[in-house]
Amino acid sequence: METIERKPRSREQARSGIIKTAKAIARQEGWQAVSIRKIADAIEYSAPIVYEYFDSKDILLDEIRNEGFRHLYQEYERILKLYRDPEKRLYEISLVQWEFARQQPEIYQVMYNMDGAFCTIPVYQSETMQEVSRLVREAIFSFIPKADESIRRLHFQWLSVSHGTIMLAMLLKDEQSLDQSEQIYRETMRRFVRELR
Amino acid sequence: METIERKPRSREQARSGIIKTAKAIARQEGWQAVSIRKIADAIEYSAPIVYEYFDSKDILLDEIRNEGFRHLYQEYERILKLYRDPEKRLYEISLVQWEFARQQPEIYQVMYNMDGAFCTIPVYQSETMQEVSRLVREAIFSFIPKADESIRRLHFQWLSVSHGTIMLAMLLKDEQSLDQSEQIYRETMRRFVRELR
DNA sequence: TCGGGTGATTTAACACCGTTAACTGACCAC
DNA sequence: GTGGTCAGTTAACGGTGTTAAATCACCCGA
Repeated sequence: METIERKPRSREQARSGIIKTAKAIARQEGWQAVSIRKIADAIEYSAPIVYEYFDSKDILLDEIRNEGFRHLYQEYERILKLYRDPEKRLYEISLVQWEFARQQPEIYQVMYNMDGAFCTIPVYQSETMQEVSRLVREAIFSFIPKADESIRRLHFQWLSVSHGTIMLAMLLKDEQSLDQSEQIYRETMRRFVRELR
Repeated sequence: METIERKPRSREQARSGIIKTAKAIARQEGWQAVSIRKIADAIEYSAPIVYEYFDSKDILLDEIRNEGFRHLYQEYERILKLYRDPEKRLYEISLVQWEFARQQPEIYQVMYNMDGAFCTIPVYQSETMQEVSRLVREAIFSFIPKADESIRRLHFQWLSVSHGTIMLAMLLKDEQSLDQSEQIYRETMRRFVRELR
């Protein structure tokens, strides 16, 4: 009878083991090197077992992507609780995104289909991404209470600048050190939030 | 004896045919669908023939990428000849980049490894990309004659904002129409160049 | 104890991929 | 005719995502 209780748990362990392994391979060898068979080898199973937990590689990538957005959501929420000043809020949220991209680049890559990571499921269909967007829009609204359309535009601009800088920093990291890029990023985002006033 | 003259020409034709076919497939089915065999079928040759012209798929992609940067270079040069006002120059250059991304998305995608396009050759090692960067930096310098390091930073910022917005517009094009995004892009770039004063 | 069923896991296969080696066949010079 | 060169082919290798079929251990009723 204990099997009934142990099975679901070990099933959850296997599932998270697959995700963990995929991320580990991606971190070390890049997303292009991540294959179902390689994951299966690492968790000491045969390839079809992976399909017991994820219907396709695409769905596995989507899951990791959503994990990333959930993480971002929690961090953003933390910031919003911590600070009341809207300018400070938006700036700190920006810094969180930088830190996240820097510390877990493989997740950030799959979130935005960068660096060989490619998930065919459209990112904007992700519920978690929508929720993150909503949170940031609220933060902007508490700054400048304008109509929805204006907030949408500002959010689009914020994400363009933030993600654009992060993406370019990752692309050129061998030419321009990440510390240098971070300096520019902080300056850029500081200016962005300042100009919202 | 005419073979000596015809061969190189038809060779050049075959070469450009491969590039043309690769772009056509990418445009219709996405870069993920571009395979050597599919290209070979389209030009009615067998797969190994492609390797007579390109040592690897990576090098083929790199070639298309460089073609894109050369095109951008010529367009930028045209703008620089056309206008003398530095602010106008930089703004028009930005618009050219938007137009290019919009009209030849498959080339833009491979230039920045977006949307399933993946070329392992680092983009910053491309001579043509460096030249485009140099040109834009000159345009910025003619605007604000500062030290090299400052110009580098400004160029990095310009590319972050410009490419960041373009990339996000392409990513969300089913959610937010490209016309809407273009409006925001123009406004963003206009503000960027204005703030350089 | 036997047989049957069940569920987890594996092997085998399919159709594709990039890439390379070996082969074919046509032409041209001697 | 024979040898050589060159364009182009087929065949193969090891890899990919994915699925169907086979295996194998286990438990349960007869």
